[in-house]
Amino acid sequence: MSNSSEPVGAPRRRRKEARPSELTAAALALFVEKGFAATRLEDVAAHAGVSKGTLYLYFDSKEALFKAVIEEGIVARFVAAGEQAAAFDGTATDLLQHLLLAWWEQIGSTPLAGVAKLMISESRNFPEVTRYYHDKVIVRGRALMRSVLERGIANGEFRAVDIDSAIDVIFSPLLMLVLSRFSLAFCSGSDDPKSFLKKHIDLVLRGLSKEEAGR
Amino acid sequence: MSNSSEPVGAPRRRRKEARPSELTAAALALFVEKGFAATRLEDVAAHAGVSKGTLYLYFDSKEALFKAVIEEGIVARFVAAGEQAAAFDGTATDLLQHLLLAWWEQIGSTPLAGVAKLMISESRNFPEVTRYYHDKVIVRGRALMRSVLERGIANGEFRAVDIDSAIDVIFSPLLMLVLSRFSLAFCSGSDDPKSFLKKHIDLVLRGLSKEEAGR
Amino acid sequence: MSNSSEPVGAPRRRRKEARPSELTAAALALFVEKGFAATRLEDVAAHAGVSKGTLYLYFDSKEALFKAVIEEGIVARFVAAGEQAAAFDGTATDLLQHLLLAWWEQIGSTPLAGVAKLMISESRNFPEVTRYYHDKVIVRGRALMRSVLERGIANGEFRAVDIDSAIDVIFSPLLMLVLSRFSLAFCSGSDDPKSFLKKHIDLVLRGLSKEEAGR
Amino acid sequence: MSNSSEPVGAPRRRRKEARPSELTAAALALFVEKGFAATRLEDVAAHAGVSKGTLYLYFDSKEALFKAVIEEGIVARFVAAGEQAAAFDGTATDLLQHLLLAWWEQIGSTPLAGVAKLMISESRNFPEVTRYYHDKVIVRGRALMRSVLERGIANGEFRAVDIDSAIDVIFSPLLMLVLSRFSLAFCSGSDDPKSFLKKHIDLVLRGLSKEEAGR
DNA sequence: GATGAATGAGGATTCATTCAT
DNA sequence: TATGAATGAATCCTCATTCAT
Repeated sequence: MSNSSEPVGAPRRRRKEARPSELTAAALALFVEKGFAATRLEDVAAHAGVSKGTLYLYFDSKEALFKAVIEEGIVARFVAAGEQAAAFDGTATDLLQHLLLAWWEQIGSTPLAGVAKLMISESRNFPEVTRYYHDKVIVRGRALMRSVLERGIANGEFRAVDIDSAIDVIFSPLLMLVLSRFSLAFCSGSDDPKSFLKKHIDLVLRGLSKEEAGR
Repeated sequence: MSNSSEPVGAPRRRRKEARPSELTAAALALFVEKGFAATRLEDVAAHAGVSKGTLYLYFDSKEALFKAVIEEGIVARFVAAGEQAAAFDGTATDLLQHLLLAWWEQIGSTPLAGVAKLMISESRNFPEVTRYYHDKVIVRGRALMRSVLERGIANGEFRAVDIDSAIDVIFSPLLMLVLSRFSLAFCSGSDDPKSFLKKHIDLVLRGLSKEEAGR
Repeated sequence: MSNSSEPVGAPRRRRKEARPSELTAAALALFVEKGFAATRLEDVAAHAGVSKGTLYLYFDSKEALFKAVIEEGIVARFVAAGEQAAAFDGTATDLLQHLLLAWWEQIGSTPLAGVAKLMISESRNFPEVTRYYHDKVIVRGRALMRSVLERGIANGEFRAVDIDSAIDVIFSPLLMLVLSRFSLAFCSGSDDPKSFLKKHIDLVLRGLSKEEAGR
Repeated sequence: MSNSSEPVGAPRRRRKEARPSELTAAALALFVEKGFAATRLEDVAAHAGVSKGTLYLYFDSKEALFKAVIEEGIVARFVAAGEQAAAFDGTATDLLQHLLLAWWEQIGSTPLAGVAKLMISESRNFPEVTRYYHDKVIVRGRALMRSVLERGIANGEFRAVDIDSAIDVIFSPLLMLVLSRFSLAFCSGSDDPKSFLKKHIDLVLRGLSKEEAGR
């Protein structure tokens, strides 16, 4: 789980720059696995190869660590996705396909997808972080998808569907995939997530497509 | 945490009949709100209007209470739903519509829907309960829906769709609704769940329908 | 140190009424001995013959325990002293003598005298408690002594001395006695506190007396 | 806490000459303010403008720092006072007055007075340091005052009072002043310590004086 | 059955101390 | 010499669980 690109016997000292993300990565894994309350900081520390006290050099409290876990990487990644979409030259169809696949590559298939499950589990315990996540991830994610759909509708690629419903339909299987990975398998896609995703994309695009409406 | 020495479905050792469902109801509310680990039994007892010690007259441990919360009402309700479906006289279309609305009335809109969120949050901590939930709820629910779809396809109401994909498409918005109620609002349906649900039923039925394929 | 008026093998349960003062007594002894920060609550509990957790049934935190230690008995005792003084029939000379001896019997020679040393040590760490102690003990104590001196001056027993200075002179050896008992022996009275106190009373009364001023 | 393996007065093992008194000064301020146990070495270091580790270049442990704080300046200053007294030419009256004022100027009004409050608070935790302080400060201080009183009695300036009692009477208000500065104000002298002190000196000298016994 | 006082193992947090740089 | 990142023992506090009443 810990991607150790460093030599095994390397000294553990003097890591001040790299430490926080090592710690949040370890914390994410355990928070997703056990939940916030059931995760012991000692285990987080052990997971990251440091001692208990070291955590407190970087985070004031368990709760601060939780916040950092959520913030870590989320914003940056969404900014990147937004820029990609804005600069995209191809069709809306291609863009939609690209975005969902990119989400899978960069988030859905990585430990970062655990953030979604973590937020589902802990949202009630951290209202402030929940608002942050809602504003930075959900609202932005929906806005990004909205712009794609609007572009597609405007240039005649897509039918004039109800956009919010379409976003729901597009996003809900992604959530199902995440939950399959970190929780229960509600859906049938847990065996082969990638093909499940491609089938989903296919379905969505066919449903949106203006051509061959009769299928 | 999940050292479960006895099988979930095994007969409880004592006082099964007397076990007040007020206790499991209170526990469900708090487990869903705060998570299993972060819920204090003292709060559960207070919520149910009894003393801390009384809980132990009915449940051997916090974990046993958790299991009881999951079992409570779930099995009975699914049995009822299965019987209803088996005895249903009308069209598959009507049955599908009926089942989803019944789910909303009897589960989705009630505190019982919290069980789903609870299972999502705690599945990793209670593998055995998760298996139980998977077998009793997910597998049965999918089987029930499968029989409806197969019946509809057989009698020519529905197109010959891929059934597992159809079940995913049908169930995922239900999950979204639950998460909207007890966690984050990922979807746009949190404002008016019932109309969201009806719109969803409408969409599904139209998508399944053999007639007016060209829409 | 623990005045055990109960049978040794007596069950430790069901003591809810008596517990708090047992706990504050144990806490006082240790706080005075080691200071607030250096005292472990586990030791306090052991001193009182209970477990660590029991402390938290009666006091919310270590700091709450500290406050309770200071409040415990202080107010009641000062009220009693004030009433005694108000109802006193004899001369101011007798009353002054009586008050100082009563202080010694009821406070100075008992563990309660430790409260003064504790306040000296911890005043800076607990400004709020310090204000309370100042208002309830120091101000009231000085007011009580002031009334005695004023009475003595009014009826011609005492010379018209500067009252605040007289109070300082009267009280400072009491403080020295306390410090001798619980801290350093700055004064020569640590060997025989009672005779030290009597010599002091004698000195004070002779200094205040209007008669035989030339001595 | 007070496991002191080496005698206090023993020669420090290293760097005695280089040991910056800024460190002991900072430590004194914080020890007096918060107490020994509640003072963090990190704060001491920050107060002195050095890093935490630097403290350990000069002091082997927190306890060693405590000892150094007590030793620092105390001995030297008392030696000086003793020499001044021995070489003093004037009357005992003048000498007594001079000594008390000198104490105020060089100790009582400076941060060094905090040492007394610190010893009061921590004496029980550091028996060995307490003995050192007792021998070096209290015993010497009383001896110095004793010699002054004896000189005054011998040459007819003072009445033949009980010397130990007189020393108590002379020193106790000094203690009150210190406690007023660093702890609670038990006495009335906290507003204007210097005039309080002068009034005290006046009182003492008048009480000792052989002349005008009738006042 | 019901209560709630008591327990003590467990975990978050602090901070004196070390040591590589 | 000086630093400050790292450590882990120590301690406050919580809470599941027990049991005398």
